[in-house]
Amino acid sequence: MDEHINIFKALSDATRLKIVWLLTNIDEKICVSEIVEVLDEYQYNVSRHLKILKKANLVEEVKEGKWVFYYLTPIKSEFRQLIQEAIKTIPESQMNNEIHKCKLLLAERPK
Amino acid sequence: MDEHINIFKALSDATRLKIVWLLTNIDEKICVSEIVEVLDEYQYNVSRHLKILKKANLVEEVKEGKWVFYYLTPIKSEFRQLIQEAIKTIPESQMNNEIHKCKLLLAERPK
DNA sequence: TTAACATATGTGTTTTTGCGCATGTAAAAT
DNA sequence: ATTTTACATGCGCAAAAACACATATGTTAA
Repeated sequence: MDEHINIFKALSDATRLKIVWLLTNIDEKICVSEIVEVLDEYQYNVSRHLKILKKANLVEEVKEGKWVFYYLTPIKSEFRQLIQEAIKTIPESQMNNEIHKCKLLLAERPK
Repeated sequence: MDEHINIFKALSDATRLKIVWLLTNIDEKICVSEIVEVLDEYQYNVSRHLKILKKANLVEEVKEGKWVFYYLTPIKSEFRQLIQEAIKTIPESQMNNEIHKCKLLLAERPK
């Protein structure tokens, strides 16, 4: 049961829910500094929240040069699947323009 | 977004998740003292956890004589629907026999 | 090699959460 | 009328969580 509780706990914070929501809605890996910019949060807080999400097995990371990119852990359980779908139903309007800012940002990414 | 966070927060505690899980799996209203017996928790803790679940709009109550029966709030949103389904996937084996105890208890209920 | 950038983490502080105890209220039983 | 049963809640405390600040590590750029 603890796995499930850890997932719920991980999602019960605004910053973390926003991160997971972002990753669910854009279909790309994003790096820490991009999350920082989009969410307008301190870098150290974003890093810590990512650590909690990682511990809950919701995200994974891959290092590329000086960046660390985060992405949703591939779904293995029905539970995770349903949780992801639930998060996907949260409307963009409730996210304070985060996704819009994120799309602008991603568009500016050098190819 | 706060509604969603409140739901996740409500579900990120073992006692509360067990209560919701119980209500999801037995298809009946149950009163506080029954939850107390099944979960082997103090009455004041169960009451408090129920209050949190109520605040998150996950459960509702109906008073009958000296008993207060709790039941799952009828589902209105897709989000809630998916969360409920997710909870339903949590196997009984992870619930430390709670549902078994509960079924025995309910069977003993006078008609 | 030094500077700048990207990320992580140690430390102290404040806020939130959960618990135990005691107590309050209302209905039912005696 | 008093006691018992069922449930709720105020209070104080301890543990956990979130935050801000400073700093450490590694990587690329100058």
